[in-house]
Amino acid sequence: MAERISDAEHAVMEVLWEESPLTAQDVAERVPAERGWSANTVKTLLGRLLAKNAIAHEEEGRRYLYRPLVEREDYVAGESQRLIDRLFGGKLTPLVAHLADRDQLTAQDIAEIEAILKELKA
Amino acid sequence: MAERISDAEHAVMEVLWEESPLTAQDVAERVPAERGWSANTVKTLLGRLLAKNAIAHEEEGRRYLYRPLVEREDYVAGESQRLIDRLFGGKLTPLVAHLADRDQLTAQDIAEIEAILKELKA
DNA sequence: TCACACCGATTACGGCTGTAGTCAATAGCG
DNA sequence: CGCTATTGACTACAGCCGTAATCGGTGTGA
Repeated sequence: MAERISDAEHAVMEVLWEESPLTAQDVAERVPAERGWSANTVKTLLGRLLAKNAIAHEEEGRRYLYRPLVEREDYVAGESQRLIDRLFGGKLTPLVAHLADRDQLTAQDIAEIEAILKELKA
Repeated sequence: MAERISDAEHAVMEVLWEESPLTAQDVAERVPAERGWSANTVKTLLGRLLAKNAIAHEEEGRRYLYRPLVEREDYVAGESQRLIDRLFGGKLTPLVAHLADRDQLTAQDIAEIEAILKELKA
């Protein structure tokens, strides 16, 4: 069962979710430049993700092609749930209330969320 | 600036947010039993939180009384933002949409959120 | 007064993380 | 055919984390 994916590993996953399969070099090239990683660093992360069964690789000539095994959907769901459980007693409402308090919702956010909710009730 | 609070440290913070000031022993007693921590572990965590300036202590005779410096509100806001930035491009709407997709909103959740939003627009 | 209990401080230690260097095999270049 | 560039595997290493034992000071009940 997929172990926890660390922050740096997550950046690699994002690349593979965006496009796959890719070689290690491709991944290194696509990782956001802000990270400033060496190619070796990316390879290490790929290795760790393999060990965690979050990705798989297949041989392609003398290199490997990497592809995700974990779906982004699932990862995102897990992380969201973790946060909500940890900070909001498992309920989404307090999170929305919290953001509302903080004035972090624009009029458009509100409209969009209302639209989503309306859709749900339909 | 408050450094990052780890998961175990967070459990200690929750206790202090609930009630403070408390002695180390009080904290140890109130930490959720599931953690199964020894009193020493709690003291270590208190020490680390002190080093991170997340809490303060004042002498009270032989011992210290600990109180939070970081507000729960602020911590929660920071963690929420981190998640939303990392996974949802900084916007809340996709998070709500995501949870909606996963059928994780009850009718009551929807009603509550709508009420909050209505309040906001008022 | 004296062994003890209790407290905070210090030290421990294995595992995970971030970041990368080195090694061994090999596929081409010249 | 030998040298070099590439590629994955292995190794490194400091810092944080979870979890705790131990040390040193001291007020206290016997």
